[in-house]
Amino acid sequence: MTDDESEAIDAFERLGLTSYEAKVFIALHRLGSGAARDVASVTDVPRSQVYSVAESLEDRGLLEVQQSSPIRYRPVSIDEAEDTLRNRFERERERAFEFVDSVKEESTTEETQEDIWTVRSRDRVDDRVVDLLSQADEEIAFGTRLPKLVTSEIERTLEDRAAEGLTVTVISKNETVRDRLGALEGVTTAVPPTHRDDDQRSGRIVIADDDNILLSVVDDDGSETAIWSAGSLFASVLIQLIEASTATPESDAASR
Amino acid sequence: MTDDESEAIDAFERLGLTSYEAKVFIALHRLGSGAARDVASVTDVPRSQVYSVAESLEDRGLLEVQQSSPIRYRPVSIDEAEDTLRNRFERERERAFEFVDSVKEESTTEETQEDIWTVRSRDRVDDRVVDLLSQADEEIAFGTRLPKLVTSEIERTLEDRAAEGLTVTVISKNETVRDRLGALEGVTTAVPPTHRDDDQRSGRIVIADDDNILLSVVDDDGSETAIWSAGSLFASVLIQLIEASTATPESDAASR
DNA sequence: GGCGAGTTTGTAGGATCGTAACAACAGAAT
DNA sequence: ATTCTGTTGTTACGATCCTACAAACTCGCC
Repeated sequence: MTDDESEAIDAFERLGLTSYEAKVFIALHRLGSGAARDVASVTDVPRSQVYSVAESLEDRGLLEVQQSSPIRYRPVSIDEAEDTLRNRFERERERAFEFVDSVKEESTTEETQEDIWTVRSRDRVDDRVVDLLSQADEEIAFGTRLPKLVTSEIERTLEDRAAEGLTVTVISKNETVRDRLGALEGVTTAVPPTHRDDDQRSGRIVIADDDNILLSVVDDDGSETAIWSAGSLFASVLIQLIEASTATPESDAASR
Repeated sequence: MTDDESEAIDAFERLGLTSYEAKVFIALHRLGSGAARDVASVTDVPRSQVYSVAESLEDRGLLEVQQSSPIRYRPVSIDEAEDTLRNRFERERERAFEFVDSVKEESTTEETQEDIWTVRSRDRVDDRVVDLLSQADEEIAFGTRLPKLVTSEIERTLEDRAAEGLTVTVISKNETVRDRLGALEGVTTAVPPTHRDDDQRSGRIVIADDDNILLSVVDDDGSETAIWSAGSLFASVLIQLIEASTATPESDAASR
């Protein structure tokens, strides 16, 4: 069995099939169609198991059964199988979240949150960043040294918010970042005071209004961890801290 | 626990979560946020299990962890959770079918198929009907007495094919069906020769060109089973059989 | 009988479920 | 300071369920 095939089987398993089901389905697409013995001969699925496995695949709408002797099986087309699985997924998703939505706590408004939350992994930090940017009412500050931390979705959100009249400032030591985001209508860029040239760590800072903040660090191995707080006193304190620490003598002098 | 909640948990399980994961996720949306003990108090998940379950939910991107004592958990928004699950699904789907596509048997052309296949369940018969209609090159005959067997997708497909210049004929004893499909541009309707007024069985007939056919029957309990054959000699024989049997004395007389 | 097709039953392994014990810690009572 | 008490977080373990896998068994046919 090739690596590709193993990966495909794993993927099918994560889609809810058993490994036998995945193997039989793949085998039938290899063969076009076939009887139980044909399927068993090209897979490590015991022939006696093919019957029940095929039956469950029929229930899922992934193959069709020819009632004859011997029983022959025929997979549905790839497009049809994909549609069937997708429809099933969407149906389950809707049913699951419909209930969650009906019971979710409404009253816990963000402004009563006084906590700092942690988010691990790039993707979810991205999501959280977009979330914070979208929640801002007046002012946004976005900072990162790493161009790869500026996803197209973040870029689009920044552009949208600027278009809505918010004050959007991008701060970066990195020229690529400044050029890319500075090109957006209504976005102003700035270079941070370089009072720590030797700073190894990198990550991002998002400040939305005066009370929402996200800070992340990228680890040596490339993983990203962020802390964030929305509408909390804690956030305000952090923001003031950052603003104070970036108010270096140089920038003070420059501002006079 | 309400029925709705059980169903939602089942749905989450079919989406790949364990029942504990589903319960904790739902509970945290109820609570807004909370510690392990809070979650345990509103579910039947043991407190000692909440920690590991929450960890796996964090890995899935469905909740965030506040590192403090006690550890507090916060679910991501419903929209974000849905997006996360959908992205995961699409990723797996792509990986799975990419491989299937790469190994699928190309040479088995439909016209060498000599078999009759069976399809169970309304939905999949619908799919197969649309499939046959789409494959036709010249001529389509569609017949059913039951209006509910005419889905909007079938209606749309008939309209499209007629627009492409195919000869599309709809045969039905039922006036609703004739009116509805006859209203489509390029679709002609007909009443079948009623030589069997006492016929209890119902279902549908699809004939595409002279060699693709689908026949279905609706059972007493409302379930539908279809046999179909594409590009086979068998199909041609069946089609001739049907055409012969519908050529009643009356219609013969009328045609003279 | 010999053979292949299809059904049925049984077993081993793994993951989840559910319970319980445990150490670490904080606050209250002594 | 010491003890007591309640909570938190970790870990271990048996019960249960499902999948994977194997082996019997029935049936029809040559």
